[in-house]
Amino acid sequence: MNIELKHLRIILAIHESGSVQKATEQLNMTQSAVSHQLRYIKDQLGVDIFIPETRPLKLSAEGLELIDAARRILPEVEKLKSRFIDLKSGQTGRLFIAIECHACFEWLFPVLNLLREHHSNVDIDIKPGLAFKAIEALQNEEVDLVISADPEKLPDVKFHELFTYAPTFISAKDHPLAERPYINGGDFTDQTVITYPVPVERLDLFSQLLIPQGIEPKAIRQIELTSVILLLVGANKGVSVLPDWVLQSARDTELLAQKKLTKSGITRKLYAAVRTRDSEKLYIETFLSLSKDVFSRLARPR
Amino acid sequence: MNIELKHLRIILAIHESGSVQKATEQLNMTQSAVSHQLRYIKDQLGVDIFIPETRPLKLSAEGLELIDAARRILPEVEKLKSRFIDLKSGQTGRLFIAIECHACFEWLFPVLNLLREHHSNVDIDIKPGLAFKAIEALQNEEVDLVISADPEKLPDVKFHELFTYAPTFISAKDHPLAERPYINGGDFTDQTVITYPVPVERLDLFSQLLIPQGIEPKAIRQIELTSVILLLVGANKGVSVLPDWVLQSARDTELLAQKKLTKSGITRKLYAAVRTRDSEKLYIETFLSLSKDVFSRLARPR
DNA sequence: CTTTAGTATGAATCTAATTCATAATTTACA
DNA sequence: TGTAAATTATGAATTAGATTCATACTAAAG
Repeated sequence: MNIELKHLRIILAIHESGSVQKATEQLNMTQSAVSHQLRYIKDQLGVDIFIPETRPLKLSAEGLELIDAARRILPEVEKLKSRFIDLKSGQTGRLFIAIECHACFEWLFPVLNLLREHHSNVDIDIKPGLAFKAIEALQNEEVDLVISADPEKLPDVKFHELFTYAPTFISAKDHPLAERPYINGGDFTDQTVITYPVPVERLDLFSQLLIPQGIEPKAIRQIELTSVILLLVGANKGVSVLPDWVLQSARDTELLAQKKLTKSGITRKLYAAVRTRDSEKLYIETFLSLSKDVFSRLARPR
Repeated sequence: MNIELKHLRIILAIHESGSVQKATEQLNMTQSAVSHQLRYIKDQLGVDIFIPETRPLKLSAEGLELIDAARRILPEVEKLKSRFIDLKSGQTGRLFIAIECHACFEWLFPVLNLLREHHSNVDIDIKPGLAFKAIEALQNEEVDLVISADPEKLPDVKFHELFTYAPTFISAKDHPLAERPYINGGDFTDQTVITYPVPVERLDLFSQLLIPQGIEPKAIRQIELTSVILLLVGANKGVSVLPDWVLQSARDTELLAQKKLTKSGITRKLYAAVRTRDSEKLYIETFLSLSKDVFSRLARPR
C-alpha cells in the first residue's frame, strides 16, 4: 500500500471544494489527472473514499478517516516546509560559535546579546573546547562560525575580515622594560610571561615573534581571566602581550606600561569564518556588522 | 518546494543506517537511485541535508530538523495505513443500523451487546429517524445496515435473510374475537387497533392484510413500548398484531389470546440489508450469525 | 600511496503521471 | 420524462519523473 502526501492533498481538495471539477484549480491539475489519481488511491487503499455515483461527491465512512488523517498530517508538512524556507533565508537557524582567540570573549558577549535582540529565532551559543580544531568543527557543522586570526584558502569556508588589532606588550610601570620605546623578541628570554591557558602556538606573541626567532621565555604562567592577568602584571608578577583593545580602560592605562612589539609594531587581523553556503544568511550578516560596531566602540579610548 | 513521504523515508533510512549504501536494502532501491533522490531533495529544500564529502554521512543542522519532522510524520502515516488494512478486512469499522421494523429492538439489543463483545473496535450504534428512507441512507453511507422486511433488487445492496416470523393477532382472553380459530381482515372494521407509532403502511397488519383489502379499523392507537401494548390489549383497550417472537413469555400466553391471521396464516421474512462491498466484512458476518442465534433462542417457547 | 568502499553523475531505460479526446453518468430544468 | 448541461470516467498517446547501468570521483583504511 502506497500513500503519498500528494494523495492526501487531492482527497482533501476534493472534499473541501465539493467536487473533482472545483478541486482541479486548487490542485493545478486537469480533471482527468485528478480522476486517474483518485482511482489509483482507491486501488491502493482498497476502499472507496467517495461514495460512487453521487453528486455532490460524498465521503464514505472510510473517506472520513482519511480526511481526518490528512488534516493532521498535512499541516505538519506545511510547517516543515516553511521552516526550511526560514532556515534557508536566515530568518531562523543556529549560530554556534567557536573562538580561537581567547581574549575575544571581551567583545563577543555584547555582540551576541545584541544579536539575540535582532534574531530571537536563532539559537545562539558559544561552543568551548573546540578552539584547536575550530575550522574542522565548522566543516563538520558542529559549529557555524569561528573567530580566527589565521585565514586559510578553503573551498567551503569563507573568512570575513572583522577588524585589525595590535598585540601589545604590557608590564608594571616600574618594570625595567617599561622604559623601552618598543619590545623585541629577545627581551622575553629572562621574563615570566603570563598567557591564557592555551597552546603557545595559538598566542600572537609566540606565533608572530618568539617561535619564528626560536626564543623561549624564562617562564610561562597561564591564567584564564583577562582581569586577573592585568592584576598580576600590575603587581609585577610577570609581563604579558594582549590585544590593544582590552587595554583601553582608564585603570589599565594608569597602572600599566604599554609598548608596541618590534620597532614597526605587529598588527593582526581577526576573521569570522563561516561555511560558504551560510554566508548570505541574514543572521550571519547581522553578526558581522554588529561585531564591527561593537569593536569600534570598544577600541575608541574613553 | 515539493516534499513527499518517500523523501522523508529515504532521509530517515540513510540517517538510521549510517550510509546510502546500507539504506538501499531497507528502501529496495539501488545506490544510484537513492543518490539521485537525495540530490532532488536537496534541490527542493535548498539546503544540504547531509554534510557533503564526509563519511560516515553526517546530518547538517538542517538535516536534523528534517529527521525530527520525519519521525513525527511517518508514524502517523503508518498508523493510517494499518487503519485502512483493518477497515478493509473488517477488523474495525462502523456499524450504524437503521430499523424499519419497530419490534426488532427486542432482539437487536442483545445482538448488539454480543457483537460489541466480539468486536470492541467496531463503532456500533442504532440510528433512529431514518426508518422511512432506510435503504437510501444505506446507499448514502449514513448507515451501514438496515433491518427490513421488504427486499429489493438493487445492484449495490445485498439483502441477507435473517429469519421468518408470523404477524400474530392478540386480544384479551375475554374479547369476542378470542373465540375464533383465526382472524380475517374484515374482523378489524369495528376494532380499536394498537400499533407502534409509525406510518401504517409499514405495519405488517396493514401492508399485508388491510390495505390490499381496502379495510380501515374503527380506531388506531399508537404506543411506543411493546410491553405497554401488551398491557393495554390485556386490559381490553384494543387488539393488536405483533410478531410471534415477542409473544413467548409465560405471562403473555396466560393473559392474552393469540390467533393467526387468515386461515392459512401470514408469514414474513426479515432481512439485513448491507452494501454489497461491505458484505464480507468480518463484523457484518458476525452480526448475521449472532442475529440468527439470538432469534432462535427468543422464538423457542420457554 | 595505493587500495577499497562509498558516493556522484550522465545517458539510457523504464515507470508513472498527465493530457487529450471522448464516453458515460448524473442533475437540472423544461 | 426527456433533453441539455455539467460532471466524472476511461483509453490511448504523450510527457515527465524515477530508476538502472556503467563509470567517474572521493574519502578512508591499510
